[in-house]
Amino acid sequence: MLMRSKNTQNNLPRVNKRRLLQTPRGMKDILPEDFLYYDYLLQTAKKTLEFYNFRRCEPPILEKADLYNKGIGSNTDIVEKEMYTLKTKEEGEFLALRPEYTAGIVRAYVENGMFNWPQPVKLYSFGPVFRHEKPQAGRYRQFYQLNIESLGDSSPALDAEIILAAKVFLENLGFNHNELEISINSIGCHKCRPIYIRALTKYYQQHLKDICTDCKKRLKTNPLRILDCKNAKCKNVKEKAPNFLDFLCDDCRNHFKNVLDILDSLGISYVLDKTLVRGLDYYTRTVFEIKKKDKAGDLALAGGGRYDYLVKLLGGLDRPAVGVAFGVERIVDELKLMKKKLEYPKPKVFLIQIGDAAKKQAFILLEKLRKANISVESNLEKDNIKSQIKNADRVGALYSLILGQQEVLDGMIIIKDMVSGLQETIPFDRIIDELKKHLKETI
RNA sequence: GUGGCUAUGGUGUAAUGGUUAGCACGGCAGUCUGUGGAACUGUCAGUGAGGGUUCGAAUCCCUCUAGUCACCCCA
Repeated sequence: MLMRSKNTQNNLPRVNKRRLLQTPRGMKDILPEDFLYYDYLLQTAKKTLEFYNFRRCEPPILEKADLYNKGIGSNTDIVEKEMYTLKTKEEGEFLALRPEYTAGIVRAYVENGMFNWPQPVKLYSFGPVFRHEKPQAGRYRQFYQLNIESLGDSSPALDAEIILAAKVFLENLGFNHNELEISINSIGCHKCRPIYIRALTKYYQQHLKDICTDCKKRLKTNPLRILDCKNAKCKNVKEKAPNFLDFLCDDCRNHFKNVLDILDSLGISYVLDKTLVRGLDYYTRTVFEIKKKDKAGDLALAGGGRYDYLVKLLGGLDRPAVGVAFGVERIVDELKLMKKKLEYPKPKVFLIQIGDAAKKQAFILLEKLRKANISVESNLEKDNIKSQIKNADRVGALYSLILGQQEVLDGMIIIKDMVSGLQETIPFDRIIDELKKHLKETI
């Protein structure tokens, strides 16, 4: 006899099973209920962005690791610490799970000769990206991004268009325009940025004793990032730090001014944020974030900017570009908090069968109904009427069809109104007409 | 990567270091081979994993795992 006690030596399989039946850290299942939100987001993106003439383009999840090393910058955290790289069976081949979309999109732009298409090339993407970070709420190692890019043109109009499209998309999802805040800044170009960084570094070196250890580190590795330090200790120093806007070259200043002018004329409000810099090396000129304002602290829903050197850096022609990425999980969480109700469609009709003869007919009838575009569900594995009718109730069917021994013999079928409980017996071959009639009445 | 907090069936929870880990929801089945939302009965399923202290551990200690919060970073 088998002992149920935990003390039997037979507990090895149980242990292995536990380990096996667990997602890797930071990974999660998207359950049917959650997928409604992902789907809603993608549908809304499709509707909004295609109306603005963006076209969907999906690069592969795996790319050569060097694409990101070069594109994002090999000394960024994303590449240095967070990228999933893997060696394949091919000698010397290193691939990476994409940590973001832009590098892959730029590769696709060059590889497919999109620089010969009418410029700009406007693309959007939706899918999972991977970063090996310590997970937190709304922050996973596999997470989804919605990505929008406009490649091949340096006009400030395109910066503005990306920001506009991003904002309209969020509003179409259900965000209220006055709870969204756009912060914007310019981080210059190859000409003016080095000058600014020199000024910034010099300034901070004079205040070394007043800044946190992280900032001391940043001063060496990535001075720009010093500006978004949240440590209270650095607050004073930071406030008096030189402002990038005073160091922009004429071209960059004009470009930035133009972007802001267009936003103004569109009536899009924004906040100039001189501390806004971004963590990826490829950004130039305009950088921005779209946040949801919250008493407890703002939540960045999207971030983006211009990257005028990336195409060339990766070996293409000298083509400027601008783009934005949305954090899908964060948006999904917000939609849930906003009590946005989403549901799968319910079957209108439930077919109940009792007995072998009825079961045989039931298969045929189900497909007949579906071909007539009537959504129908059934429990062909069950035999008694009670549990089937219970199920009909649970799935929310408006009508049940009851097909038993007697009905099969008589060539009849019972149609039951699940709300009123009323039922009538009708000839079997009139089902579709009768159902359509009834369903029409309920709509 | 650094630090804090947490961990009991699928879900929500109970158990001064001391019986067989209790309850609710849920799933399945039955009461009930011809009628649902109810009731009752049965049943499924748990101390995250490993080690230690102890006569005895869900409870105390250590390690790991996972979650969560802050930092780092970022969407």
